[in-house]
Amino acid sequence: MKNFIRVMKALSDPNRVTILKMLQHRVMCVCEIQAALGLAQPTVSKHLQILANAGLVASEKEGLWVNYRLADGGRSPYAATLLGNLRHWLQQDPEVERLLGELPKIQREDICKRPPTESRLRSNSRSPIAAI
Amino acid sequence: MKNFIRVMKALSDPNRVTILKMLQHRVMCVCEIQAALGLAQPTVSKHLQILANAGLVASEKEGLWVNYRLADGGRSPYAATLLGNLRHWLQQDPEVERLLGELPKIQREDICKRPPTESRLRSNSRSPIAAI
DNA sequence: CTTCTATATTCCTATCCGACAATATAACAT
DNA sequence: ATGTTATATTGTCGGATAGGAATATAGAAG
Repeated sequence: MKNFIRVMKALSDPNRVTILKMLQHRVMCVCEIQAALGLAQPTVSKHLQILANAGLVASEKEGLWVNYRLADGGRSPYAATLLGNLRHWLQQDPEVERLLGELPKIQREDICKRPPTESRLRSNSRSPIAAI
Repeated sequence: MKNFIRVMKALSDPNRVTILKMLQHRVMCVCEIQAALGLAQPTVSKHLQILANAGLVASEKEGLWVNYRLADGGRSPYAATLLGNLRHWLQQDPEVERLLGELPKIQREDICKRPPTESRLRSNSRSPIAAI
């Protein structure tokens, strides 16, 4: 029961579900998800932790950033089934459609990697919505 | 998205999921569910309202009491699919198994209907001023 | 080493949720 | 009408949860 509730709770937040819908199309790092959702970075990290804890996403480190992808479902049959259902669910949702359309424009090279030549000492680049 | 989240939130509480597991076996009134779960009556009513709002259960009045049953799924495709999954899910859960075993012993005639000939003034905690 | 950057963790706050007591409503009985 | 019973609603309280600022950690680069 506890594992089932964990999966349901993880799926009870629109931002977390939107993350899963985006991960259906490609692997994303934290800063890309942050840019897509317009949330603070710690908030995104916490959402990803909840999704990982439910067996819905997995992650691998690649140098300085962490790639998140949909889990294969081996850890939780509930997660596996729901991830399958989510493949066709919410395809018509306006917000999801909008985000998926902008997904190609969201690339970690444009968001995270800032050239060290720029003077960004004062304005700590916590850009709310990185000009999509 | 909103409907999907409503269903997920409704399924995010162990007591509500347990109600659904019991309703897989038979129709139940509020006082029977209350006796099975050991919760206060208003708590059970609120849980049932949340389940009904998500399209997971439906109810019909039968005289003084209200019969709750699993919804047919016509109101929400998410609810329909999850109700189908819940048919085989959590069948091995200890608490669910225990409750299903005691389900035959829980009958509304033994729980709700109290003969008015019995003097239950002292034990009736519902109306404090009734005894005065 | 030091510096910088992407991510995680630690607070803290506002809001939500589950629990119950008290009360209100609905339906049946007398 | 009054009384009784099953359920719904309201009010309140403590614990959970989403959000962000500040800070800590990890890894890459100079």
